[in-house]
Amino acid sequence: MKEITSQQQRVLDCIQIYLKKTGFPPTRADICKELGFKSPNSAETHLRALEKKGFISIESGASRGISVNNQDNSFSGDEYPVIGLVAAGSPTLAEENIERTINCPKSFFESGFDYFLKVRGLSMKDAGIMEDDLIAVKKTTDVKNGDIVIARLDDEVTVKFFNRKSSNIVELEPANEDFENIVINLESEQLHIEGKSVGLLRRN
Amino acid sequence: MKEITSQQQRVLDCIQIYLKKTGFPPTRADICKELGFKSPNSAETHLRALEKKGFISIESGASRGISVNNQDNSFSGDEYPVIGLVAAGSPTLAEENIERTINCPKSFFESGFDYFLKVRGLSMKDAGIMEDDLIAVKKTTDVKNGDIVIARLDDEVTVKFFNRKSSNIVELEPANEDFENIVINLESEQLHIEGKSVGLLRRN
DNA sequence: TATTATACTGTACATACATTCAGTATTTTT
DNA sequence: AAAAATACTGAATGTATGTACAGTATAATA
Repeated sequence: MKEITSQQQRVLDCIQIYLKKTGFPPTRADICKELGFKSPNSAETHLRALEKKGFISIESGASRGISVNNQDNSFSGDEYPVIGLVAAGSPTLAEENIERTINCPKSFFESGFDYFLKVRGLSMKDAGIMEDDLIAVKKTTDVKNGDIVIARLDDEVTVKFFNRKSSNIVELEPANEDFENIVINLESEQLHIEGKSVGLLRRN
Repeated sequence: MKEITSQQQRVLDCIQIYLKKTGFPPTRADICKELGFKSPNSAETHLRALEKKGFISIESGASRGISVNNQDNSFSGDEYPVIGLVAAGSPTLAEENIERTINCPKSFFESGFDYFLKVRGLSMKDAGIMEDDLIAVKKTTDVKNGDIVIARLDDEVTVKFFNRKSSNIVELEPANEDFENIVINLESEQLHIEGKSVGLLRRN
């Protein structure tokens, strides 16, 4: 598979977005409309280049006869956003924080989940959560002691073990002896539970 | 969603098979050819019936403008076996070792993979690999120093860091100070590399 | 320096395709 | 008993669409 140019990538993306939206591939004219080309031949030449480089196949003569040579023919699940652990705690699902999306079956993590959180730091390393791991997060405030929770304290988002000591005291416990427990008095401090971890994904 | 007739089901199946095979929907003529109809109107009327009943959508005027209204899109990935870390080292992919399968997109782990391996023990805990984690394994013998490999020594299957010391000496290194390096002299001992880790999946 | 790849606009045309109309026949619903 | 749905054949038509040809221009190779 040879190198793809940025314009060819745009065309390839366009095809896949169109496919996802409509269920069938675009025509040359559709691509032009989508990307602002004024001649169907613009799309045509890009398609031929993509074909030559092996990214797509074109069935000669057939209308919309484009198929993407993606070994991944499973546009099966749904797109889940990957969110960075943002220190400046704007709402966690704000668009500007979405790094990319991952296509993943809905039922992949047992209780369902809402997004992936990209881990920063090693504060949970003894729980097997390493830097750049993706935690599958289920949005909920219903958490039990021992759950790994995504919590927001002031404007800081953090991943820790949840431990309610009393009705007013909650401890957020790291899994790394180099880090300290965070003790929160709910009367004087605000604690937002964004959700809890229901799984983990690591890609080498 | 109303009841579907057997002929309409045949047409619906035909559309999905065609889609899977070619990547784009069939024309009326394609359906006729596939199912033995002699008039494109046979396909047309079935399509309109399927549309009316909600099974498909038809984009008016667009060629091949058929999309299947499939809310249950969970079975389009592939089934990957989950294999236990068997001490009695029969061939790793033997059927009796398959605990279950997981439906997962092919390209979920970047370089592709062949099966999931269920981890036993904590010998790789400092690499973030915990008990019962599922390692995505790519079958290959092409491993580099520092790769996490699945190796078979005699009849024992183990997961460790790979480190070739010299042409004859390989070290398998755990990521846990409670465990010892395994030093193998290839002249006197047999080492089988089953594959290497390309990712990890953990489900709480 | 010549050549190939990239990146377009613009026109033109044959055909691939959706779609309508006209029939025939059987079964199901009202 | 009438109306509507199912299940087809067969022919006709307009347009949606792939694709070739003719240009222009820039960047990357050889």
